[in-house]
Amino acid sequence: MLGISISTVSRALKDHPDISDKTKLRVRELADALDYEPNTNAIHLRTSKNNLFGLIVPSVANFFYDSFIAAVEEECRKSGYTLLILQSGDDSRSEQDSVKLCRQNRVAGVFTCLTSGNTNIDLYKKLKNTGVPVIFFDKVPDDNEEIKVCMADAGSAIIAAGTIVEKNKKKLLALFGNPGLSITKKREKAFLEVTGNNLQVLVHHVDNPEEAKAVTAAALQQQPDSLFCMSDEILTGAMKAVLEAGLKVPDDIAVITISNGFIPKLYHPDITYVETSGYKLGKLAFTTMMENIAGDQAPKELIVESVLVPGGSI
Amino acid sequence: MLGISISTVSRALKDHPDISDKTKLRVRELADALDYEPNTNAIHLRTSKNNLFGLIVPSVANFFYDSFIAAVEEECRKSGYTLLILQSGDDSRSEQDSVKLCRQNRVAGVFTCLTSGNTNIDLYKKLKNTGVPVIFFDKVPDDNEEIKVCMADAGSAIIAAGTIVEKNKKKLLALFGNPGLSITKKREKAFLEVTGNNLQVLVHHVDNPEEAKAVTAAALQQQPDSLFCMSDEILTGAMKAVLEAGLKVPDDIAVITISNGFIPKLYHPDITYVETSGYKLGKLAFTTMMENIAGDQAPKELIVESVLVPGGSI
DNA sequence: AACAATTTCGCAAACGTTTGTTGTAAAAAC
DNA sequence: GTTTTTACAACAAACGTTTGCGAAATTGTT
Repeated sequence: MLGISISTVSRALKDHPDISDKTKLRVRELADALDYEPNTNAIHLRTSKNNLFGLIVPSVANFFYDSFIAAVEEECRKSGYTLLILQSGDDSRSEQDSVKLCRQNRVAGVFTCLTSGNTNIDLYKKLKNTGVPVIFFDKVPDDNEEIKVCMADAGSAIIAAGTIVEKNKKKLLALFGNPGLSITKKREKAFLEVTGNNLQVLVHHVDNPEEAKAVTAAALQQQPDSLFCMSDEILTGAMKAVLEAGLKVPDDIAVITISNGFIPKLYHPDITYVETSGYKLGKLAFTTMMENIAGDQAPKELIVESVLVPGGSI
Repeated sequence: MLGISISTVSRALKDHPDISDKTKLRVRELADALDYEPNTNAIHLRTSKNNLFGLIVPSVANFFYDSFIAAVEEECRKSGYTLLILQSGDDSRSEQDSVKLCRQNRVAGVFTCLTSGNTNIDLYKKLKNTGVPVIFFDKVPDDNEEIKVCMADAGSAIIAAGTIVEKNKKKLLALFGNPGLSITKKREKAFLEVTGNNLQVLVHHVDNPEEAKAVTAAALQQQPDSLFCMSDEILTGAMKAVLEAGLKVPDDIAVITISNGFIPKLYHPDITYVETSGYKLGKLAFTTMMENIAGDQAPKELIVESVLVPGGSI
């Protein structure tokens, strides 16, 4: 339309010094008038650089992950990246599909949280081998060749256990998540080291709120004086059982959990929790990704420290 | 590597009848061995068809939107579409950026929820004019040339009010959200029409859970026999006050709310709620999108009807 | 054995960009 | 007046696919 070549237009649009101001102006005006937007597909194809990150998460509808996602998305926007958010539905098949989608879209990097039972990270290793950095978050593999950002799994468990010991509790019902996950192992190990011989601990593993509720209901028969939950998900199930049993918190049973903070504040009294912030973790994950892209590809495990947020439940 | 041309490989991979079974097999085996994944950028560029939808939402960290997103993402996956999820942060500048991103990525369609103050939908109209369908959800424009999917705002209020009247309650504390929002107006108007002269209603407007708690605590002095909350956010605050006051639900006070369903089930007994399902709305939005793409581009406003989900709180 | 029909595949253009190289004026230097 | 520089812009190749068309190889028909 302007009687000039495509390459001149391209350069004009990106303020290349070869192009005269007069031409640049004409080009910009017409581009505006036509509502021109560059085709990112073509750009990525041509430059083989994709400012797109993939994020794989069990579900966006989750109190922890949604804040993680919000944080990452925010940072991506600031840095000119786009985020492809994929749900694995906590199903390893979908997780694989998601990884495939990431590869098909030639993402510049992947944030991923393993599905519950999954210990097979070959797909991710392949990604890494093709030069695509993978940042594992929250549910990370045991493998120590990877880059991982986590909440202070051991640390938060230690704080929680310490609090229970300090309060001189004698019989604790402790609910952990899927025993296959490293997060579970770490929390459990650290937790039990602190409780040690100080008190009797009834350990159970549960996979979802329903199971947590059922297990708790059964375990309450043994009249524990305290309850620890490894996550919000577990807490909601366990509390349901506690409330149904008509127990008073903290007099009949003390409660402490590890949480993002939203759920514990819904109850009365507020449940005391060790804070694990999805938002903070998201920020950390992003900066780690950027460092990786900038060249630092050493395997590492970064930890967001936890703090105890006292409620009235213990 | 196989001594055959690129076009033959392309055809073999998609089971084109021109290609012999023998060749297809060889191609597939090598593709597998090499972990070949087609480059979607190239495909979209070549075919000028993009199986990508954009979704613009104030925040993914939200009880309602997260389930909406989950639903849409799920359906997209089933239909071979990919979802680009963008957060507007309830800021119209970010909203515009998000629309731009959608255009740059040549999305096949956009789902959007307007930011709070926004009444300017020119950008969306432009999108529509370039053949990209736009489905508005939840916070939709007044404009009636658009395609909109919404919850039954009035309908859910009517059901809640009807339930309270039916239970023969006499003094109701009713908490609504920001009176400036159209959703609040619609719900309040419909609600009060149903309650009418049947009972005394103490109406309050609150903007956040803290305010809901404070207002409820004060209003409990007047000993209402029932409590209605317009949203989960309000419910969490109000329930806090109820629990702190040591009231028994439903004996001391009956409770009913409008909700997505997650929060009400945390309490004991379960809070009775009128369901406004982000999940259902997401499914509806998706099918509407697909219909639109299939050719039906008539403006319309679709409503997801609400249903009463009985808990034990009234 | 000659021809037609069929099967199988390669060639080349195109999608919308970017970018190294080359071309051509006009301006500057000699 | 000739050469050199400068400023601007065009050419062409490339990214990884898809696909219409044509060509070669194979098979079938008389």
